[in-house]
Amino acid sequence: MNKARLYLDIAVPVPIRRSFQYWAPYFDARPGIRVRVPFGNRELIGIILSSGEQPATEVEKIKPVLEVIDLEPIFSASLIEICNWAANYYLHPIGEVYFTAMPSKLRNGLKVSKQVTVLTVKETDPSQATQLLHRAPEQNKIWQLLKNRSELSSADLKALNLTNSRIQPLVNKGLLARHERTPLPQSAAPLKQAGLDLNHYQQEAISRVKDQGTYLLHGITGSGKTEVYLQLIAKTLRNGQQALILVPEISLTPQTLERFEQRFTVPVITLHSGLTEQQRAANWIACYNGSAAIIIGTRSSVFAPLLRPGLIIVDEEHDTSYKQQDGFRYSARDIAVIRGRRERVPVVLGSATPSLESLHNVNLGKYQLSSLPLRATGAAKEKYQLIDTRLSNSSSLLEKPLIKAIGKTLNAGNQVLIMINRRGYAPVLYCNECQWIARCEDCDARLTVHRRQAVIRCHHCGFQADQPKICGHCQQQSLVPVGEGTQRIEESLNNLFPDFPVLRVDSDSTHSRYALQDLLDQINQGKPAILVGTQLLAKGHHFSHVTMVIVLELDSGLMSSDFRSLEKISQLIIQAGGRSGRESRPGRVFLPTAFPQHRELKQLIGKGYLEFSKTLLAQRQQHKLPPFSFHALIRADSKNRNTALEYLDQVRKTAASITQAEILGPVLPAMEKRLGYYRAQLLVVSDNRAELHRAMLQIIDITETIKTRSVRWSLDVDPYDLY
DNA sequence: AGCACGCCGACT
DNA sequence: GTCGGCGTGCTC
Repeated sequence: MNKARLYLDIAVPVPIRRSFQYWAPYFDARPGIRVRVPFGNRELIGIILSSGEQPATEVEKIKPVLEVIDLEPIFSASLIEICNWAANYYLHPIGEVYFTAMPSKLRNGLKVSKQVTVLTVKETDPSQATQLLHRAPEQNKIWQLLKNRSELSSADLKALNLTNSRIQPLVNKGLLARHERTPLPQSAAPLKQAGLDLNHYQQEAISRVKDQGTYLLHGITGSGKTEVYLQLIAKTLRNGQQALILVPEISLTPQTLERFEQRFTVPVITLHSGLTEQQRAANWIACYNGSAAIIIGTRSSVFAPLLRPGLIIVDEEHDTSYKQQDGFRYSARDIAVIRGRRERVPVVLGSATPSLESLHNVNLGKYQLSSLPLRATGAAKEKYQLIDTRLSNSSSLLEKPLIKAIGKTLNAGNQVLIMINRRGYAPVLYCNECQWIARCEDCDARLTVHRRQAVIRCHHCGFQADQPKICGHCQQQSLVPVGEGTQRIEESLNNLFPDFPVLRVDSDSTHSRYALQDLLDQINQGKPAILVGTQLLAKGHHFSHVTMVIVLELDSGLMSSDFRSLEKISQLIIQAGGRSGRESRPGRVFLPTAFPQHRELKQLIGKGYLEFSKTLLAQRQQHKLPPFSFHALIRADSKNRNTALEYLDQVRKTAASITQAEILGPVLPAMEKRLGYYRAQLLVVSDNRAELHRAMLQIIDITETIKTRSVRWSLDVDPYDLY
């Protein structure tokens, strides 16, 4: 036995639910250090999870570490605990968990340092400087600007709008030099701009937030939630700590960033998929070495490497984009709560329409609730009105009375917002002669007509074809687009109101990088216009010139078999309503529906979201649905019809005898075929978290004993969609 | 996930 | 005769 050997448990980025052992000569092998290791016949970068002197598997199998990449861990002890917790909770391969927690440059071995590079001004004889720069007026200008400063951080340079390429000539001439050093402690005076005056509710919400704990901030739109965040962050900064703010959408980061930079003197960075890999790595490092004080990011930033964590905020905590919908299916909101507990920092979950899960946690005493029931701007609350569509025989989603009201609103100089959760021109291409419908070959779905590009498209797999002129079945010229999507609504509105612009905001019209910002700018000019869009339009942006909102196609949400659909549709209604209204005039929200007597819907618009949510929670309790029970899903897919189903049937039979948890299914999802694969799923339910977890571990064991027969399977703990 | 190994169809 | 199709099995 070689005493000088250290045995390391390493997490490698492969879809295998365990770590692998390697040996290395003695060194300071702390968890969170990256190493390069041989794996099969290739080389991978892995993360040290633990080390010991005894091998945990046959020594002959253990290969040596090839290279130690880091001198010190790139993950703090608490972040390691959180990754380990997440791998266990979501039953996901640990290597993949660690690798979603870092930018790809780091996954590929980019070295990082806790030092920051600063620019120093060298002592120079003025005449010498003049001589060096007399033929470079641009450089001279920069020199005049910098020569009396002692040191400049990259944030200072950014503030002065100076790029590296403009600085480098001065470095080459020996006037400036680059240095490495540890970041300075954070400024004790972080405020650039004083905070706004707070109303009683805001003060109450702020004073409630203590050093630790989870706080649910229920604030109606315009109630000054962001101001509460800002003042909590100010407190965090004064303590010399960092604040992490999660937002649901990339499109929300620029405006949040702007607001924060106006308020604070400290460096603010963002982390999201819209950044280049270079920027992403740089911002991750700024977070890691503590030079960034405020970090704004989307889902995966819940794993940001905070050097001095002080506060975590999850804005719009009900938003479903916090739950990753493929691969490592984690909930960033839930991990944020766990992280706050581990890091001993407060977590603030904010929303105008909190999730039932969070409201339930308030009832259990796990979260503390604060409410901001007033519009801080003084604007009146929006009014909701159900429109009975049974009374009209209009073939269009836009009823006559609504069209009239739209005209009135526009002529009064205001804007109208129309929400419809359906992209494209028409959801169906139908043959009048033989009832044929254009379908996707790879998915169990209809093809959506996009008329401007004259194509039909599958919204599930991206398949696209030219819009056919004749029926694919009876060869007649009898194809008609049926139903209405954003584009068709846009078209009819253009015809109805030729004098007013119709601005369509959906993922098709905002594909290019600045398209969304351009549209938002145009909207905010405030000229009368009609805005047509999908959910995208209900997220975050406030449109102070909108005084009328219409939410179309509620009924498909009301009639859905998904037990969460009422929660989702009500959040959409309230969020859409919140986009409207201004000081002088409340927004009006019109809800066309064939179910104007719908009890919960009436309660929602009459008593408000919080009262309504109590009814929903009571229903969930009665039916033992989440959050009163816990779900986990096993999805399987296969190229052959039925094999996925048969496979899960076998899993269920074996599992049913050894677990206490209830196993439902296997069932076919609403869309049986997707991307060319036939799918099936098994739902595991228990009112006991530990029991559910145990059942899932047993099921994983079972899946490994059953011959795979070309079936792929995956797990989803706390699934949000049962489809 | 990769990558190798392994057993069946159309081609330099 | 081989080049290559993707089914299956393994990775410390």
